[in-house]
Amino acid sequence: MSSVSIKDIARVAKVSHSTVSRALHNSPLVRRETAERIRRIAEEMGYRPSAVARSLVTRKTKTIGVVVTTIADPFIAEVVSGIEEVANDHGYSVFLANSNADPDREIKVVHSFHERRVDGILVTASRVGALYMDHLSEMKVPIVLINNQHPGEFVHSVMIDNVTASRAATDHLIQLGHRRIAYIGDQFGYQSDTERFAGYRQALERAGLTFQPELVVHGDGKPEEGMRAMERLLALSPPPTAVFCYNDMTALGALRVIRMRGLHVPEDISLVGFDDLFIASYTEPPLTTIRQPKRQMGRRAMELLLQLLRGENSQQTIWMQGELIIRHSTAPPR
Amino acid sequence: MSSVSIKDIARVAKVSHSTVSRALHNSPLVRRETAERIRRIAEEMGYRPSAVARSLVTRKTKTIGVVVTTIADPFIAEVVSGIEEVANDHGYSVFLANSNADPDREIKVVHSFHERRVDGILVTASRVGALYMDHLSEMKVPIVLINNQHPGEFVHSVMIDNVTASRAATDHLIQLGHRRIAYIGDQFGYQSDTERFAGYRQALERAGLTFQPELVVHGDGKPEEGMRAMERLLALSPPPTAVFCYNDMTALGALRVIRMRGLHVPEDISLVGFDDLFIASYTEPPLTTIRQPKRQMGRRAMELLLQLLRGENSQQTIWMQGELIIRHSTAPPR
DNA sequence: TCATAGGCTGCACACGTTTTCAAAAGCTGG
DNA sequence: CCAGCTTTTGAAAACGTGTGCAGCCTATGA
Repeated sequence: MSSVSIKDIARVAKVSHSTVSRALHNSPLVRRETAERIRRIAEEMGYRPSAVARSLVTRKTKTIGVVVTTIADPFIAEVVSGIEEVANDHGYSVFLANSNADPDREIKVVHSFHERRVDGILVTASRVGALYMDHLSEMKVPIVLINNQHPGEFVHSVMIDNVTASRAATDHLIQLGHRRIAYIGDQFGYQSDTERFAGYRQALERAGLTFQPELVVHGDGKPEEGMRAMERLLALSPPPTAVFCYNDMTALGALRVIRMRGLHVPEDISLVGFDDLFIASYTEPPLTTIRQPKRQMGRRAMELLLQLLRGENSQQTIWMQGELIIRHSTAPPR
Repeated sequence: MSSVSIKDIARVAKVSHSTVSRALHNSPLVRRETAERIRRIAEEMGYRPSAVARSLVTRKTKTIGVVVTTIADPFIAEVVSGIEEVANDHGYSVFLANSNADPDREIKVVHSFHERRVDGILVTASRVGALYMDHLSEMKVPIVLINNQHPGEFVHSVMIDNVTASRAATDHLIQLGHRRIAYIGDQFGYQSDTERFAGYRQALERAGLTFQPELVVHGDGKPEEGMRAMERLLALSPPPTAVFCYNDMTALGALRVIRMRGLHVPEDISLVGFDDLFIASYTEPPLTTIRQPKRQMGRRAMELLLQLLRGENSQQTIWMQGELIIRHSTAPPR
């Protein structure tokens, strides 16, 4: 190891380690020349202060914990990228932990963050279990949730306005002239699914279209189930002329089975996604979707956390708006 | 804050804090009943040991630093996911930092890791600057590189065998009967590009095909430049009947312009990618590509690092093999 | 009953900082 | 030349944990 400490510097500079500490902090308490001399020596000796020793006395680690279901999810990765950006800009380092949506692991993660004495926590998991939540709040540290279920139970979070966005997506289809519009949801019971479904229904109602339960099927947010769901829709007679999908991944699956059936998007069926993942603009045809400001959401969440860390009490939840991105997977029905 | 310490427990248990420390470590030095009593009290008081205090005395933080260009890159995210998995299983927490390939930021990151006294470092950046490297090795901590340039200058790394894999990809095209096979590379000068190009040339040579410089163009590993590159290839007369792309992202761009020209994959042009990103199986047609065992590479890298942390000196670089995944973007030429 | 060994426990120091408090040194004005 | 003030420095405690060492207690055997 052999890392040099403040005392080592003190020894060669022939001052006390207190003076060294002050010199390195540009404290006005130490004579200018001495300070410069000390700083020079520190530089020469390749000194790097120990954050761990500092943390012990200041009781701040300048560290935050980020828990995600899996960083391999492109949506989450983008959010985390935004988080990390502003965290780093403010001198915070981020601990990353995957929970894999496994309750045991979630608890392990929270404990590890607790023991590491992180200053704050950011959570972007699709749902947080009640138990998990208890462990979280037990550690008296600011917590900010991103797109989480049951935000009300937590104090702070940044959320996408699912209802408005899905209404916009559905409206778009209605305005193109579609009347038989299906919805492929996420697993039943998930809050974001419920909200997106609500937006879909609202749009239908406002347009005077009667809601038809047969046009609503559920996937699990991944392409495979999106395929299954789409197959069920295509088995209907007549099949829908447009489909609004819970997310882009689901749309990807839907798109594939539509093509496998020899049908065309958007000529035979219009398709709308949600998220605007990178791939959405590279599908064939490029996918009309709702853009979530992913990186921005990460940034805002971290900024909110910073406010809390500064002791400022700020708004409870920040609402972000999705944006309808019209590409080429939607067109008027035949 | 009000977090309870070992001394608080000692007070209520009416023992010294040393005894508490030993009891919590299941040390045989403390009487069984006392130990149990202490552990019960600790439990009741909601005690969580402070990793920072412990680190200070043990001089180990059980922490590793992972530096990536950007976690938003799906390839990298998958690798990191593997890293985090085994790190967590072994009680290590991971600090994640994006360098954005910005030299200043790279240096900042390394300094921050140094100050945090991470036990080891994992780097998965496309290239590490020389300067950056100096800073890295300055801190006398085990470092493992993943798919990095100039691995020779570092001691330990895990690498994909680019040459063999690209040769396999190109062979596949040759065996289908293609004779006019193009290569769209990454930015010129990158080692991975050089290696993949080498594999391509080797395959050509072994098949007795003469190498034609006009069939080699460069992108930047992203779809946009892949499009430009493909346009240049389509301007050739005759254009190639098959294209091997540096990576899937590039292939994505190529695929798009091929379609925009009214041509079809694989009927008019065969296309091969590299990486096997998730999207590769959801393009139209699904993309033939070389699978890199991304998560596995992350796991192996972390395992290697763990060995080094245990003081075992192990092999210098671990070579991983890519796997040719044949989907539907390749077929015999017309 | 006493010496002794072995099982438990506490004392004290260390880790590398920050920070309070006291004291030394330097300066000013009379 | 000295009182009193300001500037600069050092000593010491604290943060929470781990651990070597000394010493206490108890049981055992003579």
